[in-house]
Amino acid sequence: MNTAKIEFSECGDCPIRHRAVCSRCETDELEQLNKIKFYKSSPAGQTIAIRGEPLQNVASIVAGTATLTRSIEDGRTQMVGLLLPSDFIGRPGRDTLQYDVTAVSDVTLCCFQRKPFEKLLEELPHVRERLLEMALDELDAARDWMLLLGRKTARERIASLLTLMVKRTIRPDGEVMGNSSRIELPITREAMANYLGLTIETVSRQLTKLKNDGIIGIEGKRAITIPDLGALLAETGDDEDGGMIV
Amino acid sequence: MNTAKIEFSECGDCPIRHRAVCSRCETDELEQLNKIKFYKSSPAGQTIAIRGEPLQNVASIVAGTATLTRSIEDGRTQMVGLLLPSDFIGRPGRDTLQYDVTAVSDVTLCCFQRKPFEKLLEELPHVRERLLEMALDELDAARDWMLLLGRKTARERIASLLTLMVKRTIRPDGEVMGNSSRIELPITREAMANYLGLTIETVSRQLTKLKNDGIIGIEGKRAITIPDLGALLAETGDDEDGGMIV
DNA sequence: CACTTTCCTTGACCCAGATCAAAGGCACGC
DNA sequence: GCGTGCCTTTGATCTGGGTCAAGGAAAGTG
Repeated sequence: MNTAKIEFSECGDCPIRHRAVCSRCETDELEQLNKIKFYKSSPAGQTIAIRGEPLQNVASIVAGTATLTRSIEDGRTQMVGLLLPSDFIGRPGRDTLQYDVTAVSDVTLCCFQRKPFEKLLEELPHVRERLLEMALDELDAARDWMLLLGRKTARERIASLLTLMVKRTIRPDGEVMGNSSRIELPITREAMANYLGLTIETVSRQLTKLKNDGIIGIEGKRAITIPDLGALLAETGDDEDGGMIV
Repeated sequence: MNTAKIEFSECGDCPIRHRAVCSRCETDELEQLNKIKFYKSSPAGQTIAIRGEPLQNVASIVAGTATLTRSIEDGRTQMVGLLLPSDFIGRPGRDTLQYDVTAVSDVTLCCFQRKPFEKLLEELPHVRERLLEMALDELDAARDWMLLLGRKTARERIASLLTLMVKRTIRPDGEVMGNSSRIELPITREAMANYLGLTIETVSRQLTKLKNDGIIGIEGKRAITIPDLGALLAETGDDEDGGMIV
């Protein structure tokens, strides 16, 4: 499981070149970023940043999955964001993060020292622009999740999460063929529970129920097959039926 | 109840001059915005924008309170944001909103036509900068709320909301004196329930319990007194005890 | 190969908060 | 003063999902 192996070093070859903060950059801006970037890896399970602690670097996720979590002393934990390749860690103008960042799978980061990056930012309008766009997208996603956490049933939450996973086709090995698909869950039941505001027992039970109802198939611990995406969508509680039914 | 009355028209006199998107603007940038701005009022209860419908204008809230809500067809509704004076409605680069915006009290808006605003934005670095900062702040707030919705008990949710209200001192008539304070709730029980992911019955019951426990006092339907802010804070479930205890 | 360890599933039971139902203010118009 | 509505409170009951507890399966380890 060495997805975090770096097989490139030039921005031109970068797998997130067209989606990350640098996506709008022309060659000259890219060159400026390139000068101060450096790669860093974190093995699965490792803490990348701790809430409240001064943050030396900001970074884009190049490969792997990380989570943003917020928790209370008594152990209750809520995941507040799922970071996938191209997502950005850190915010300009503030030296601490409000959440803990943890690598779920092996993660490769494209890092910039925070101070130089902030300084450079003033000369890179396209990065600022993209940063705003990404922040607003994350805001929309966070708000969608608020509806899920506040109002959806356990079954709807699970269905929503699976739908999200399919949409993002979270791992390159998740294939979509016609109306059915297969996804590899990049996270444990515990992470799912923390994301959905449930317990792992409830997650497990609801997955089993969905399986018994023929909505999904379960292969081993991490793989899910979805014979009929429409049927899964109907379980999410969402009304949009948004155009993803191929 | 005519808080929405406009008694000014010059940016210099504007009550949100130093907090809204325009806060960083110097006189010349301000002048450019001033040329295309116009005021608009919405009476309490009125819908300001509907999810998915093309948005003509973007706007800053000058006075009053509005809510952002997301809902499912069967009636379940989740508030995903509370808009107070200086908050911004709309996002550059997209012509629809993902949520419904509703005036809770009478609201005064400082509007800009979307297209001209977006165009002007390119020449106003300070507005872009402030917009990013505000978006990131909202993102932090949304994520805090996710922890509340996913993991907090009803009592903790109520205490958290009241704490938030005190912090924002939502109405100018909310006074903070020493360690105690009094707030006027700008929203109905139903809105509170929608914000907290609860039912109005639970909201009502928990308020009564907090009153019986001496944590708060209830004056009529909309006013709450808090004899000891520390005691209320202790009920929120948060551990930060952040420096607001004067 | 037995022996952990980690993750997941399943069962039995319980409780916080939802639901259903009724009634108590309070403000309004007539 | 007397409805008529709206918002809120309170009570009784129900239930979805939490909690507690016991295995099971897969992978690593010595």
